[in-house]
Amino acid sequence: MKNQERSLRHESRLNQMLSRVRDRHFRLTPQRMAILQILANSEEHPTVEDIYQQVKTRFPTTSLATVYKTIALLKELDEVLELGFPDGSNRYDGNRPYPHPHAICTKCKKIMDPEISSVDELSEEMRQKTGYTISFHRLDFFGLCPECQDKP
Amino acid sequence: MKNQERSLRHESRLNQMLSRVRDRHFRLTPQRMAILQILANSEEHPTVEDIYQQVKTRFPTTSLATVYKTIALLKELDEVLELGFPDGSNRYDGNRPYPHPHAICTKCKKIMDPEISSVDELSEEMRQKTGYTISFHRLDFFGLCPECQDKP
DNA sequence: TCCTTTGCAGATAACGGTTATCAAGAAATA
DNA sequence: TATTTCTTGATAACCGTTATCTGCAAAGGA
Ligand SMILES: [Mn+2]
Ligand SMILES: [Mn+2]
Ligand SMILES: [Zn+2]
Ligand SMILES: [Zn+2]
Repeated sequence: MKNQERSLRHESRLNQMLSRVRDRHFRLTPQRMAILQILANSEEHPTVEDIYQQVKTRFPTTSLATVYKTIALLKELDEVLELGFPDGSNRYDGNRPYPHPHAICTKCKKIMDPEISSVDELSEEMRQKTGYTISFHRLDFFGLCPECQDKP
Repeated sequence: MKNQERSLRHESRLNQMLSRVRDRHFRLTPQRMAILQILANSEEHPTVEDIYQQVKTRFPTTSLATVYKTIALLKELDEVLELGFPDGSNRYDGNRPYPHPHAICTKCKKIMDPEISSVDELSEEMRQKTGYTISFHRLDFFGLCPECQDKP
């Protein structure tokens, strides 16, 4: 079943995050634990504000700064993928913390992970033709999601 | 000769920009002409500040706002490609005003246009697998350019 | 040519998500 | 328990972009 796979992946991701945090001897505060859980469990590429609102339901005194700092920590550990946008906003993927393509709805801002052919061949072609040493990439497809195509 | 090709393309691009501006009955002021020339002639994906500094050598009283407004005009006419970055900065390509891959040096910030296999097949695969109607994309490869690889 | 209308240039204030800063509190260490 | 280090929460600062406003200049009509 699809949902079960997902649950397993989420649990696995949380454990991975937790061990990385512990290995580096960072403290595992309740706020941090909550943020890690949210990132490990979400498939929606949440914004900082999304995460903030969710954390506050469990720990109402949590500061926005704590969310930013925990995300910075996870970035340092390579345990979250940050998708920065030109308007200054960010979206986060805690499930697949490595570069991968995204489909972005220009209307409702939903972001999904498509299962698509790898772009590693393009990366290799790039290296050969430009002489650059490619360390990472970013591939976004913009358009309308099925839901937004229906309601005009 | 490579440089000659480039000159021809630049001239062609400038003419294309000019006719679009005229067709829509926008006024062709000296400042606008200067900015169009800079964008048509540059291969370096200049920043707004780059353009501003160049324009000021010919028209010292030019305001930064005029540069922004002219770029906004060209975007409306689909005559310039804007590459927005998460830090809020932008780079512009007046030569190829349509989505195409870029190689970005993470050290010196140089951006180049690689001649690479098209990503249209990926776009099509995307459409089929996600149900999104893809209208444009963005593909960036990050790494070190040949020059920056040498000097550590 | 004069007058009216419209568009553009230049200057500057406002914007907003992120980052930096700092005091207070909590956890590790001895 | 005392001391050190880390973390939280609150808030100021950041900075390229965007919005706003005023004065000027180019079109267009009579
Ligand atoms: Mn993703
Ligand atoms: Mn380009
Ligand atoms: Zn949508
Ligand atoms: Zn370089």
